[in-house]
Amino acid sequence: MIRVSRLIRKLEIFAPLPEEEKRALIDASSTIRRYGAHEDLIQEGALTDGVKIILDGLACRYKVLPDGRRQIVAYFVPGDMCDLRVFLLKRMDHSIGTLCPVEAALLPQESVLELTERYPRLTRALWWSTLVEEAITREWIVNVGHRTAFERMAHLFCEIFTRLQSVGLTQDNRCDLPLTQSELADTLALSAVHVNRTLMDMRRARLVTFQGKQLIIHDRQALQSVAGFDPNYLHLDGETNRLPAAFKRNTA
Amino acid sequence: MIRVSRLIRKLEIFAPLPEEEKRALIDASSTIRRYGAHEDLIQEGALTDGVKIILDGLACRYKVLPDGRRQIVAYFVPGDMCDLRVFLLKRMDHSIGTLCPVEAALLPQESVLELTERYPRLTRALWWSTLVEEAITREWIVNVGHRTAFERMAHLFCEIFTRLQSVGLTQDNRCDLPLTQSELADTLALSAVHVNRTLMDMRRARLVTFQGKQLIIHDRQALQSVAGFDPNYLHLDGETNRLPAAFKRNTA
DNA sequence: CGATCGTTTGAGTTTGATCAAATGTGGTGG
DNA sequence: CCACCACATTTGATCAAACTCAAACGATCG
Repeated sequence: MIRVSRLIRKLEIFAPLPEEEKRALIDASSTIRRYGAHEDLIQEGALTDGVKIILDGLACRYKVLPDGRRQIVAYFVPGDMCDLRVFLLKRMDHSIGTLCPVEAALLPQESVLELTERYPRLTRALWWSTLVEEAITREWIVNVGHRTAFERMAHLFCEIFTRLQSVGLTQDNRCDLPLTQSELADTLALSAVHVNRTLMDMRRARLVTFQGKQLIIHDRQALQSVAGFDPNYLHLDGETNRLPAAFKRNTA
Repeated sequence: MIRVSRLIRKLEIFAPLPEEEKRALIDASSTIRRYGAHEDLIQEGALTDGVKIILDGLACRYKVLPDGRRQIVAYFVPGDMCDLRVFLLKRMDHSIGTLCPVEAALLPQESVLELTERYPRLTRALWWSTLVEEAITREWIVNVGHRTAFERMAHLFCEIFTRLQSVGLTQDNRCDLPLTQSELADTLALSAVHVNRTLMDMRRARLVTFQGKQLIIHDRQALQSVAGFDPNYLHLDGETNRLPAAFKRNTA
């Protein structure tokens, strides 16, 4: 299953996994499911039916406000798990939905429990991946709180491009990004109108073109610079050797 | 150590812990350390020297932007751990600092590793507590993104009061809250001036008085209502019985 | 008793929201 | 192939929330 290997590639950024554990993970996630665009994987208030690994397409976490406005609080790109954690929480405090047709591998709750019982190393890698997610969420607070519309959008584009690149889903300076302008608005806490104007500004500035579900970054250096983008928070540069030697050995 | 028991009380919201595990946690966290106001517990870029459990006082996670502005992205109240997770990440992508004098118990990295090796139930409780933290972070995105200054502040006050109440640190409708207006501004992504005006509005509206490091909530119902505050995301109502029976037994 | 820090007040500006309407665009069915 | 519909994008005009700058006032503390 080549596409589950995207998850594994990601987990191994943290630390190499033994063959056995990789195999176990692949075996456990053999059921594939397809979703349409704008379909919910899990709804607020619901119990989860297991963990899903995104193989293809784009999904998001979102919250809906009483007045109907929506805030997207995270994206899931291929190789991401959603939602590894809900099995510990009583009810979902938000929903997870697709943004385009999505293909996902299902990892039944029992399998997650078994895997995390048996393989502490794998568990730690999974835990690590949730920490990265959290770090991204924190950066989004900064983004929405302190950056202008222009910077904010630039920052989001930097993040998404970098994340897609790390799973091999970019070509040169472009990538598919199946979002509408109003979904961008729901992400950046802007109005759709303002997103439109800002996109045009970015085009005029020859930084970025976002059209036809394609994102083209004309000047990545400049884009990162106006965005104040520092990829550290994505933790994509490997964390190996963070654990003391004693802890690497045993753990069974 | 009565005050470490605040952490335990919190963890037992998730699921009761056997005496042995509680004892182990208490024993491991016997070293106490004191910090002054506005002192960093961990700085961005640093490696951690272990996990700290806040016993007394208030601390926060924060990020500093290139232009010097600061965004506080989380608060730690007594009974909270900071930072359980950093030992998995190479470097801190943010700092943790105190807001007033703080007393914290130190949990050395080796102890955390030992505890999590030996007690899967405890591990799950700790994991759960980090998930709650994450849920709070997501709600903050919504807060900063979609609510007006007035609602935003009301929401923050609801959250802090509820969290302090859950660890027994409120009296009736009031609690200590050692924050300045400009720290509130750094939290809510507002200017200090606007925070001031908004606080005065809230006083005039007879909802909340925040003066002299004390928060007094005059009308909690009304406050929650204007804030659109739904405490679900704090997961304070217990999650027991979320795990399948098979998983409750074993786990060794 | 200055000095420092926090709070309060005023005036003017900016960003981004809202409302409304026009223009594209892709898909469907006749 | 065209007419039509739904949906997304673009443009304009107006408005409100929150910011900035500047200054005064008030505490608290060595």
